[in-house]
Amino acid sequence: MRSETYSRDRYHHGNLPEVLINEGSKVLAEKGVDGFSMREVARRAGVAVAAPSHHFGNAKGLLTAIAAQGFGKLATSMDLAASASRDCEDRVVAMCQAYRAMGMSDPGYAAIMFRVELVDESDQRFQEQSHRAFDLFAQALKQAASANVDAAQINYAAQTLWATMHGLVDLKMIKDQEAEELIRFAVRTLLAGIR
Amino acid sequence: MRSETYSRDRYHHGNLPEVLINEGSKVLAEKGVDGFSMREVARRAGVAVAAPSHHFGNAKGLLTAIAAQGFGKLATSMDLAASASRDCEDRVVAMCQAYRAMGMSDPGYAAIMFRVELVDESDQRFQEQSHRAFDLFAQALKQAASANVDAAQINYAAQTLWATMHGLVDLKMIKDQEAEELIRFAVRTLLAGIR
DNA sequence: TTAGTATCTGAACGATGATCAGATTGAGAT
DNA sequence: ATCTCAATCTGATCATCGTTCAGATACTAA
Repeated sequence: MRSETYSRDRYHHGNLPEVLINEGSKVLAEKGVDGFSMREVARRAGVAVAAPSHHFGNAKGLLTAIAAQGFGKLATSMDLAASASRDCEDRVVAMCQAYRAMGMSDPGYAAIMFRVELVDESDQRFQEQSHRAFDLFAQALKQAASANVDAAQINYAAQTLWATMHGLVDLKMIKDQEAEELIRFAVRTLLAGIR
Repeated sequence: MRSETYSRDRYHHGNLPEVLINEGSKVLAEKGVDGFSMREVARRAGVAVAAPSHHFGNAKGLLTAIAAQGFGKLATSMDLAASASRDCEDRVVAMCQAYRAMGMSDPGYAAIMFRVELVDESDQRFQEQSHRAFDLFAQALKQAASANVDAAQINYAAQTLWATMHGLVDLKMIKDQEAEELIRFAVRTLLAGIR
């Protein structure tokens, strides 16, 4: 039994980037953003401290990769949640729940996904994944809105609700027992308001 | 001309805590949260590296003090903005504008006020000031809502709109040219939805 | 004036992110 | 099968960071 999380007999790791992202998200989940360090991630992956730099450039690069994968997970999760219901409003609510669930079940990803100052927002993969998640969200809202609501309003509504969910999760304003109620309130109120 | 920002001939600084908070917010404004360091703040204040610890315990303590003062500024700013108008909806919008303006004009404070993991939320002064700001906000929303809307709905609405503003600012979703429009959309939609 | 307390210094300690020359390995060309 | 080259990883180094602690300094109250 080696002390490293990942032991290996070969000089080359094989799939180091993937392992670094996974271990990085674990560190984030356990110690939070301020407890995160490249050295800790390297230790857990069983490689030298300088190894991660060759794949991600610097700490921000690794954090950005983690955040990008997080948005990918979020998009997939929202897609799945929405497909469980046929009612348009319910699907938007389900997506919001998926958004919130991300913060609960995957705290490692949630801890970094929206920390604007810690990720490289110009990173292509990051933009792809984050836009994918938001676009799914906006699309569902469009379907839930009345047909006579114009596109500009729909766009504003999508931005507003996305921001609302981010705020509720980021500020930890959603208590478990009233999560369903508060989220549905936000969705229903918005839809009623643009009707 | 000394190199320190604050030169002094006395051994005791006089009002070090206040200066540390001011210089700290400047560092945050210039270099962001990840560029912030206790040593840099101490350098600018012209004191030894260890001096800040005597007043704020550790880095989190100083950041918490900065955040608390930031919420105090926000509350004052919101109060001022709201008093400029007599229309209830306009006052809520004005408060939201003040919230946003905080992120533009005082980036040093805004950078830390909502970074939950970096401040000590149990700090008494922090709680006082942040609650003061939110309560002002909730009160204004209550006055803007119809009289027959029950208290629970008002409470939900206040939380929702507060979260929305936080999300819009934190995610930098408010473009300058459409700030007024987007904020008014969020306020009006919410008020219309709970009517 | 004196004693006591609050404030500040200066020098440590361990840990971190980043860098760079050099070692090791895998993959394609011959 | 061998060679060559690029990709990958190591190990050491550097400046910087937060925190701690004994001791120096200065304010305050008796």
